[in-house]
Amino acid sequence: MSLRAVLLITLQREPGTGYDILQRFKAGLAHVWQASHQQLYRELDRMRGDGLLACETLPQTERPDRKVYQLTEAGRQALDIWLAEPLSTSPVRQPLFAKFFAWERWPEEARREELTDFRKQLKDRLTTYAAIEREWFSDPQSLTPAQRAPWHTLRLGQRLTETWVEWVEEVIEEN
Amino acid sequence: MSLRAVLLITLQREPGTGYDILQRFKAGLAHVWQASHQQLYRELDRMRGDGLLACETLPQTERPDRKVYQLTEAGRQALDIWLAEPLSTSPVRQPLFAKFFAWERWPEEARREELTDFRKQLKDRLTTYAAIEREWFSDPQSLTPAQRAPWHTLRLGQRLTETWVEWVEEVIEEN
DNA sequence: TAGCCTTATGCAACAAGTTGCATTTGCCGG
DNA sequence: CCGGCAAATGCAACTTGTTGCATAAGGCTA
Repeated sequence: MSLRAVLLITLQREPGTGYDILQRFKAGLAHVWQASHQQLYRELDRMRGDGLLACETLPQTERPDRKVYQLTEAGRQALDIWLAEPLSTSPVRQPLFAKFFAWERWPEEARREELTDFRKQLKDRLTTYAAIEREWFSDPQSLTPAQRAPWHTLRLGQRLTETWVEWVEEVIEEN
Repeated sequence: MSLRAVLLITLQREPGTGYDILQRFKAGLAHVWQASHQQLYRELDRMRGDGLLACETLPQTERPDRKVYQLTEAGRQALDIWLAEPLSTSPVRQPLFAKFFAWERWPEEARREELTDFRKQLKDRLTTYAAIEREWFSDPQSLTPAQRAPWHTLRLGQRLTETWVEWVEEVIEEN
């Protein structure tokens, strides 16, 4: 249900096509939401069907048409409703932790490889975050509250990832 | 796909019924995996159908029968295969972060309430973790490596939650 | 003593997410 | 000049997860 809300928010900030949104998810929203293009296209179409979005088809010569979506009044209302009600807590799912509960059966070589590889993924994520911060929040002091809020989310993403890195390095060292 | 693996691991540690597993999820595995009873019963039945689990039905007087599951040889093999292959990264989904990207439309009162409520949930989680630690890992020094591994996961869960708490308190204070 | 919680299981319908495949053109590199 | 990638969309089948409901007995509490 939240994918819908995330789409309402991104399109409220700026109208765009499914493809546009995909790029935003990959770039500035990497720490907020990720979804496949199929999910986006299908959900956008449903939301149009439900009257939350209006769609303008821009024909392009020699390329598939661009379908630019933007919020309708009903879409804005749906967004306000979603914002006003508290989120339900999402269930915990940590498959990596599960492997730790089968420590004896987890082959040492696979273990080392997986953990060092995981550490690399975390480091890459930190690099991505740093790039986003440089591009969008180069001067945190001069941000308005509305700009400062997204910056907070990025900061938390960084801190959480740093915590993960510290932990995984301790575990690697100990084994 | 990981639910299966998590079930293989918990049942490998100790055979049990769907209900047993649900209790373990609520207690000692709260930071690892959560699932509804329907998911468990359905998945256990499928795994039996696939030959990964054997099931012994213990009739009880005046109560529904208990179905005790345990791994078959095929189940142990499936577990080893899963352990050996690296996990695929799971997509990021942070609906709370999304709200921060609609800061202006997020009513101040709802915002305050949601954030303080969230903070309370985090604190509760820390309490749960502390209880698990007392019960299962009261003396970390004397743990074998296989016992120490699950303890590591708990420690990370605690540190991540602490990071969340610090962050949410900063945000509350700033607004 | 009526009503809810716990034990213990399950079906059915639906919503959400994944995987595999398909289209069309232009551009860029080897 | 051939192959793959980027732009831009989509269908169909499948797996996972959620929601609502159902059963049936005993124990606890107001």
